[in-house]
Amino acid sequence: MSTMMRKKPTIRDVAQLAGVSYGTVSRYLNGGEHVSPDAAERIAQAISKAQYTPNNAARTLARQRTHAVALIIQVESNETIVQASVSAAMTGANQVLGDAGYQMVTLIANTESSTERILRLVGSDFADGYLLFSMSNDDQFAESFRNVGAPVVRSEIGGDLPYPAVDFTNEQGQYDITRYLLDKGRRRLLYICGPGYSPTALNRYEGFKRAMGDQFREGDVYFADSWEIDNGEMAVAEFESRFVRPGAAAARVAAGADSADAVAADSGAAGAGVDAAVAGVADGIDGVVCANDDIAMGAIRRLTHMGYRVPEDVSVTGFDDSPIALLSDPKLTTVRQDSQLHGETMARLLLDIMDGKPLGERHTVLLPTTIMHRRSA
Amino acid sequence: MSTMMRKKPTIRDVAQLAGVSYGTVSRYLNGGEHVSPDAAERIAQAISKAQYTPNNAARTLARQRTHAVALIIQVESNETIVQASVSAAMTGANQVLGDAGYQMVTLIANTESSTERILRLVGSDFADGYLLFSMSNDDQFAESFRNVGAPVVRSEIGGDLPYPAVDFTNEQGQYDITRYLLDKGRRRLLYICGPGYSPTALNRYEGFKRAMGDQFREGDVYFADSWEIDNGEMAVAEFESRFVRPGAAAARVAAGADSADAVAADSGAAGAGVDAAVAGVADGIDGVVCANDDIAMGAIRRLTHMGYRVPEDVSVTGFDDSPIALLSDPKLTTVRQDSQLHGETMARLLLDIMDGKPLGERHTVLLPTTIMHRRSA
DNA sequence: CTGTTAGCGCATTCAC
DNA sequence: GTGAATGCGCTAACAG
Repeated sequence: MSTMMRKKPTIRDVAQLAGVSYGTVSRYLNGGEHVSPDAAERIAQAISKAQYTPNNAARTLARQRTHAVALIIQVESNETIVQASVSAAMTGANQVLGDAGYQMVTLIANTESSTERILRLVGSDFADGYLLFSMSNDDQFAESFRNVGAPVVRSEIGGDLPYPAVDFTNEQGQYDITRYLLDKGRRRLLYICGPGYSPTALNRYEGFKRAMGDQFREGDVYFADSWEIDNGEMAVAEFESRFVRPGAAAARVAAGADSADAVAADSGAAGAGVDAAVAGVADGIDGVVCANDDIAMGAIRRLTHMGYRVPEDVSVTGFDDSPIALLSDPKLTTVRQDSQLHGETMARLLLDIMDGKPLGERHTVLLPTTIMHRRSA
Repeated sequence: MSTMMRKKPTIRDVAQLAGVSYGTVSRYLNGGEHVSPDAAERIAQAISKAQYTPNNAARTLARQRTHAVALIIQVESNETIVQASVSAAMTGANQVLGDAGYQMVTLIANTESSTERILRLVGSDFADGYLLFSMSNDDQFAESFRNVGAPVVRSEIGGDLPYPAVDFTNEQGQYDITRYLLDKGRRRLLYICGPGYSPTALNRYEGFKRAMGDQFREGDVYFADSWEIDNGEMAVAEFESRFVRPGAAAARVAAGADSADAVAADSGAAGAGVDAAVAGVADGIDGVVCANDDIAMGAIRRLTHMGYRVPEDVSVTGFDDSPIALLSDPKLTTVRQDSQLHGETMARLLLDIMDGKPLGERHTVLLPTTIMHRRSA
């Protein structure tokens, strides 16, 4: 049979078939300049006849460029590898990288061994540039990139590595939505802060504090140890006794800010099933600002279970505008960040650096965030 | 400065520094057999002194093996690139591939150009094996792998490509959960079928039909055109007039199956807010079987909005046991599939094939599914 | 145990 | 325009 396991054809086979030297074939392959139409034609036929495809390794070895960019995702082993935001960023990066002629390949570092393997790979000229998505503040990892020849762009500012990075205005976003709650008449807010290892969590926390100004009470902050939904539930549970009395907040807002104490109707939460557990104090918490959507989702669930109505009794806000923001009931008022743009911007920055465009060290770009007004606040 | 942009050191530089020939260094690098402790020591020092790291391209060129496996995700351009199930599968595959000494790299084909680029790459001995996650039935894509030397394993059976594949017992899973509803006394079920381009959707549909047997009514099937949440809402909306009267189903079940017509209490849905739109017929639909969790989520939402109580009036089931199954209210009774195991199994199968283990053509393995009993049904 | 040598498949000078 | 030669960095087979 002719479909026997014959070896893969090389550029020489093609040359022989076309009756030219393999140097000419190579030229044909790379732009086709300086090759006669006649020869080109014969080479084309030979290529398709031989089913020739150039070998990747040989190419990158010869030209000393991989034409590839690696997107590295670093997560703790137990976490979901690819969150929605990262997925969106990948889409964006893949697009602009592809348009620029680069192949994006993504690598996952979620265990010690995989991390080690990837680090070794990075040292071996695996790609022409690197996009680093490390969700944690594990600078050891990023640190390992210091002596890599190829440029690196990070997805998060913070830590004190000198890499260019693209991130969102986390501080400002959290500030904005907190102010929004305050302006709407909410008086006392619980802040559920993201995990301490995350620079992002810290930035958002700063935004909250700034918005609260004098009214900031450290006691009204819950420090979560992950970004996951349970933290929202746990936080609300822990602060259970400190929430406003159901109905009080709504009435307060309706009646104007200062008459809060006077009004304390216990009605309103009728069908929803307020049980005995709900005590509530008149000057209690009437708003929960969460460091991300998942946590907010958990907070809403718990509040609802406890008999509070969201947002009538207690407002809740998220952060990220992830897909689940639309899944909660009521839908989440949250801070939107365009993750696809995040990926695009990172890729563009990386391309610029690879092209040798000058930029100061510690170059960072901050992408804007906007409030998505929905039902929960 | 010594940190000037000097060229990357090669194996020869190391050899020179260690005072040995570079053949010896190569041996040291690959296992260290047949190299004296003395030389080894000097080489080790030279390597760390020169900050030497072997070049990837040169290695794969010389050994004619990449030691990499590419996981290719093919999605329509507008879809979320990495769904939760794929993310989990990636985790599994990455683990076993890594343990076997392979680097997993994932490639995304979501546009025509990226697909084309990847196909070209695949033809260039980019990896030693391929894991193909194509959510659609686009066999053209898979077809392109026919003449690839390296082995391929697909994530989905169906189509008529001769590739080994790993999938779940979709048919049986849908059968099981449908029977479960029937056995619980539900009389008339609406089936919301996944998009027609998906073999998985078809398999599940078959399971539903088999479970229904004589009771199957083609008119009680809604054909969604994507896997997304809106389809659940749309389906329920379209069948609005054909649902059971609120309260009827619960009473029916409680009173025993055959007295259904006699009982038709209109109560029960009190606080939930049954509005005028809810007519309901006594022998109406009292269960909704959905082809996936997202759709089920939409169905529940719509039903709730229409004033039905889930599961008292209408039961709803999902499929996949994705993370959002826990986010719905009530939590979703669904069919669980272990996506991480999916990835692991695919990777193991691929490794076996790469190792030359014999297996018949069209080799496929089906992973089990189990029912997750939660609140919605 | 170690040095030498011949490729791996291709890009890229050079002469012609 | 085209062919021949050299090298990319490394592995592997071979003598010694």
